[in-house]
Amino acid sequence: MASSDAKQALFEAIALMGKAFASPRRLELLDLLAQAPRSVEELARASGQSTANASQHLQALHAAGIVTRTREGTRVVYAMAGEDALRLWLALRDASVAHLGEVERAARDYLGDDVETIGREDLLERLTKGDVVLVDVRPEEEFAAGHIEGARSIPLPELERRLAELPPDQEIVAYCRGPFCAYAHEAVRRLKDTGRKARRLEDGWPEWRLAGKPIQAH
Amino acid sequence: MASSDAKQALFEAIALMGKAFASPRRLELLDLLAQAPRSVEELARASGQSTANASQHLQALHAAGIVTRTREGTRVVYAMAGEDALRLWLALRDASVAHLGEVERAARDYLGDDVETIGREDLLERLTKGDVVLVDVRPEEEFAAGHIEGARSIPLPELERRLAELPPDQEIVAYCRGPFCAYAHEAVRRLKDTGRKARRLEDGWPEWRLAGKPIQAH
DNA sequence: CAAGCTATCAAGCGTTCTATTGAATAGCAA
DNA sequence: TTGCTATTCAATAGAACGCTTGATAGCTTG
Repeated sequence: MASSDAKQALFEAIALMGKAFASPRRLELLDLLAQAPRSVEELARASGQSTANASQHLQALHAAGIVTRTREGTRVVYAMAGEDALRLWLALRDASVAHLGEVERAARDYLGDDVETIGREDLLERLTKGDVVLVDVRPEEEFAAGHIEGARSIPLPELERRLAELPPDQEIVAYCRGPFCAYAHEAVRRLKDTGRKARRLEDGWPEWRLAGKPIQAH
Repeated sequence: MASSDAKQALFEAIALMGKAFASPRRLELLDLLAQAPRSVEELARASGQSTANASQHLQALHAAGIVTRTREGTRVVYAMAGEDALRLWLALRDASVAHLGEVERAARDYLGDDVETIGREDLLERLTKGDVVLVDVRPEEEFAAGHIEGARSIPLPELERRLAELPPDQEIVAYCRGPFCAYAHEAVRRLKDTGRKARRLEDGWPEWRLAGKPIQAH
């Protein structure tokens, strides 16, 4: 029957998008792109895979319409295709956390002991009052591509060296890529070791941006 | 490095959920479950695949936490796991429509000429005013499992035979499983052939329910 | 236009996924 | 118990996928 063929085609087309989310390596690339656009080589290096392999995965993501590609001189820069794509990735991630115990177990193994958090609304309120210091502990390029308004950039590896920049008597809030990024956890632990009051934002930059909170772009 | 192993595990766990959405056959089952819970055999028949095959796919969906299973005597009834799962499925479907031209092409082939639509808000308003007749053209079991408040059930194959039930001078709105379900399109075309004023709801039952509009459940 | 990067292509190989088949199991009814 | 039905399990063959390797194409710079 012709109509059933057409219906099949419809589901096949939708499955193309599902397949895009079906490989861990691809998801890792996507997670990086949720922070900032990057070239193939940067992505390959950051995710520890070969350039050719990363290129293949990126093409798969591109074919599914999840990422865009732009030639910039000799490099090709990939980026999230838009808010829809970002929203979908976060929804998938959150759903898998909610439904699959393994995700939480893997996360706990990875993140270590949990640290105190602060929600988006609370943080925003305290930022406007000015009684909290907000630190972006992601790599500098990601900060440069966009960050929470009022944050200062101190990549995690530089934290100890630049402790003097942080007022010792004010509370510090650290944030990074998202709830499963270890940077903020680690930053808070180290800050507490120096006797400061510190918490981490409960999620990260992409969630903040999607929530429509004040940002500093580009 | 241990931390990178743990991070891999995290992405692998999330990819489990992605894989669940990576097969057309599975998506077809999911689409049916978005309307109403069903037994393995019913699902297999409705989607035109063997029972064993459907069972395998349903187990995969269950392992990903997208559907629930309940034993009912000799049968096993599967159902959507919750609003989260439904929301994720609809989000994936809509994203693939937005990003992949093929989906739209496949849809057009399947649905035929487009017919006039009415939005959720408009329909609700006119329903309360009482100047429109709402018809659910899905199979009867799906209507029985839940439907829009105030709708009457006339499955598409019975439409001609039961035309007398519909007032000839009032506008008729037909709805079915969703924007890619052909029933409502076809119903509107047939109603117009009889000289009536008819439109279709722009999407379907699951979208209505998720939007929190008035429903009649079970 | 040649050299040097970056990214993609093409082929190959091992692994995983899918659908089919036939056998096994669980609940129900006589 | 013995059938009967609905579902799952197990084994298998074929297709699709994922990663690697080496070659190719595009762009920039000297």
